[in-house]
Order: sequence, then C-alpha cells, then structure tokens
Amino acid sequence: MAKIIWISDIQSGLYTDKNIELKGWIKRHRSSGKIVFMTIRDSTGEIQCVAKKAEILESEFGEIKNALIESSIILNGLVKSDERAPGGHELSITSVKIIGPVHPKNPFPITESAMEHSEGGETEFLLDNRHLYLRTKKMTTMLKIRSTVFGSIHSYFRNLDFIEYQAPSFVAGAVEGGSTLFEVPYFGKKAYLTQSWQLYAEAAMPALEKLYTIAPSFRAEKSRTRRHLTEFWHAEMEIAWGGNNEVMNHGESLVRHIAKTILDERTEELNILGRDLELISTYADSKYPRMRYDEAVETLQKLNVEIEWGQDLDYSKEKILTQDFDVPHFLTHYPKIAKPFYHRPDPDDEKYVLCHDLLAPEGYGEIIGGGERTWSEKEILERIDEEGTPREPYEFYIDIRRFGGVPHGGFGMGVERVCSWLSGAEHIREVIPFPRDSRRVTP
RNA sequence: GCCGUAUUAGCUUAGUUGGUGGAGCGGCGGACUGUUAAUCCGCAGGUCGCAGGUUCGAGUCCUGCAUACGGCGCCA
Repeated sequence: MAKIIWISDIQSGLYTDKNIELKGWIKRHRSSGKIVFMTIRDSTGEIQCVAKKAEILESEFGEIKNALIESSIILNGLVKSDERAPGGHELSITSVKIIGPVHPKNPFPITESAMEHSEGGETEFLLDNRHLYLRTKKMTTMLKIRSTVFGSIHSYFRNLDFIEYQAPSFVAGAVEGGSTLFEVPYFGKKAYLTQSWQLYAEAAMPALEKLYTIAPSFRAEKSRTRRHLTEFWHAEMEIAWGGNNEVMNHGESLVRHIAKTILDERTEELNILGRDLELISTYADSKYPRMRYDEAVETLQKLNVEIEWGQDLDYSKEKILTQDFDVPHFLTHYPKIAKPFYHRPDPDDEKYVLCHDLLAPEGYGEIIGGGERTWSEKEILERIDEEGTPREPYEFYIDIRRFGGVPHGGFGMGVERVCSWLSGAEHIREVIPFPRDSRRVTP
C-alpha cells in the first residue's frame, strides 16, 4: 500500500510516457458527458487527470463522474506531457478506485465561497472547521514554511554545538507577572503551565554552557490581536560566559539564518503567498541596527508621541518606531523599573538593565526578548526584594547563584511571530495548525 | 478588563421610508468529447442568533442577552 509516486515528481517529468499508480485526493472535478477532468492533489502538488468514457470500464467512469471533492482515490494511467494541463503534465486514466468516498449528503464544507473572506482574518466557519481547512493550499503552504522555520532553528543551534535541553511544562512559579499564568489542578495542589524555559535553562547553564529549546509556552493573556496566542512555540537559548551583546549577536544571526533558509528552501511557497523575495533577502543579509531605549524615547518624543521616560514601549509605540524600519531593530537598555528582576542592572548605570527586544519591521512587532541575567547571589536578592517578589518560589533559582555563578544570558523568540512576519501573514493564527487564543480551544 | 463591528440557506452574501426574503457557491437531476473556480437548463434547501417591546404589520425600529470577529492594554 506504500506510496512511491509523488505528484511533484510527475510534474518534473520523471514519469512522462510511463504507466503509473497515483494516490491522492480530488481537489476539483469537471465533467462533460463523455470526459471527466479531475485535479488530484497530494502533499507535493497537483495534477490534472483525464478519464474518457470510451477508454475505461463503464462502472469506473460512473464512479469518477459521481465522486465528490476530497474523496481519496487511487488512479492508474499513462503520464503525458500536455500544454493544456496546468503544470505541463496530465494523467490519462485507465482504471480508478475510490478509497475514501465523500457522501453527497455531507459534502466537503471548505468551498470556494467559504474561502472568499479568508484574506483579512479567518471567518468563524473556517476556524470551526480548521481540521478540514488544513487541506487547503493556503494552510499547507504556511505549514511547509513553518516546518522549515523549525528546522532552521535546530540547524542554527546544532551547527554551533548547542545542547537541546527540555524543561517541564508544569511549574510552580512564574517567570513574568503571575496574572498571566494558567493554573491547573495538580493532585490537590496548584500547578501552572510554563511561560518560559528560561529559569530551568539557567539551572543547566553551569553544566551544559550552551543550551537551546523549541517548546510550547503558555500565557493566560486575554489578548485579542494578530500577534497573540495563549499557546505558542518558544525558541529559547541560554549561554554561559556571555552578556547582552553576545546574546544579541546570536539573535541576529538566528533570524538571518531563518530568513536565508526559507528563501532558499521555500521559494515556491513564498511566491504562492505573494511575498517579495527581495525583502526576505534584505532580512537575510542586513545587519540589524541597535538602539538604546533612551534614543527610542527621544525619537518618539520628536514625533510628538506622548511618552515618559520609564514607561515600557507598548505596541502602539513600537508600531510608530518601526514604521520607517526596513530591517529588524534591537532596542536595548530599558529602564530597570520597566523590567522583571532577572534582568541584570547595567554596571555603568544602574537605572538601566542589560536587555534587548528585537522588533520586526512591517508592523509585526517584537519577535525576540532577551538579555543578560542577574547572576550574583547579592544582586538577585536585592532585585527580588526591590520588586517585592516573594523569595520562596525562586529558592532554586537563587541557589544557582550560590554555587559558581557566572555571567550568562539568553533570549526567547516567538516562533509563530517569526513565521507570521516572514510569510507576510495577516494573523498569527495562519501559521499554526490549531491556534489557541482566549476564546478558542476547539477544534 | 475596555472599545468597536457583526449575526439572513451547508458556505459567501443582497434585502430600499417597516408591507408575504433574492442571488452566487456547494448538493441533486438533465445537456455537453479538452475542461482550467468549465458552461447551460431545472430542483431541493430559511424559526432572518435568542428573549422581550413598539406597531394593523418587524429581517428592518427599541431594550436586554448570547456568540463571533476586529482593535487596545499585556507580551514572544
């Protein structure tokens, strides 16, 4: 039953003038009495198949004629080169077997009309029928790019001898403010779903020195924007003996590597999405400028944006700031009061912390957040107390600093945000198979 | 949590100053031997989101509720 012939190979001419067996699904179907045209799709492409009444069994002709869209099918026939067929090749059918029929009383619901308004955000219907919507060109194209993005993250870190390292998803404490944690019952106790791998990575930092992961993170934010999910894939790294600049260098190289890889390996998919390849190429080749928080505030004030020193830069400010950017920009050295305790204060000026955000252009916003960690016992206790955070849940974290603490740092990258930006998606939902947000956990 | 918009057939939608709800897609039947989202003819398919109210009469006006979508705050 194994499948050995793929449509992309047929279209590239590998089987021309040969008899083959084709396995796939009916994408489109047209009949005109004595001839039936079908577009068959598989995971690699599409091909037109032709059945002529005079050339096959009458019963099989009837089966083809009545078959509905998305029925799975095995066809035998002769591959011909034909200019009239999209892609340049077609299959002249000699026999047919419907494997998984679709019933007329329950036809495939993702029709042309259902897709009509999917451009500016999916309709409720498409979100409810996500399990079937996945089969469409738009989704498969996005998912192929997504796969390549994941692969390129692994290859970036592994080429540099980083160790892939896993942290638990059930945790007791928070990385960020507690309000965004998902609480789950845990045998009579309370546990939370992790927001970040970071604290556990810091524990392994003195052992493995260069670590990375790609794992789901959870945020119970009731955000309703095109940039937020409650469950997203988080690519994170942590290095020993490195500070803010080294970490930023990795962030920049990683993003450029991802852009380069999809440019090389997903050219066709980027074209299908109508993405400007020159743009992606710029992202792959340029240096990403670095701007201090103070500069950003000055720039905004010159543009008459109301902002006071010490305020975090929210999306409305990021958006104005990134309007004129043609490549991602780093923002560094935020005020200490705007960031959590684990960010290390700048020894040159304790008002600031050694941190960075990487902002993507085209209005996609923050894709990376990272920096140098507070790494001595004295400093971490000061910062925790200053913030009024209880020490108890972080005892293990403080302990790391009691036994050979070293300068270290890392970042977290929102993988869907990167996919969304590079593929030019209208909504972050488009780049994940089953999106989770504050109002939807199904299907 | 806040603000905005929407809800009419399986899907996408039209519906005028309030007067018996139309179309396209999809499905079914028929015609057609080269179609490209095929075309043409016909058929079926609707508690107009729910509950009240105004009115002789409500898809349309008013109130409440529900759900969804979009945006803000927060963040990756």
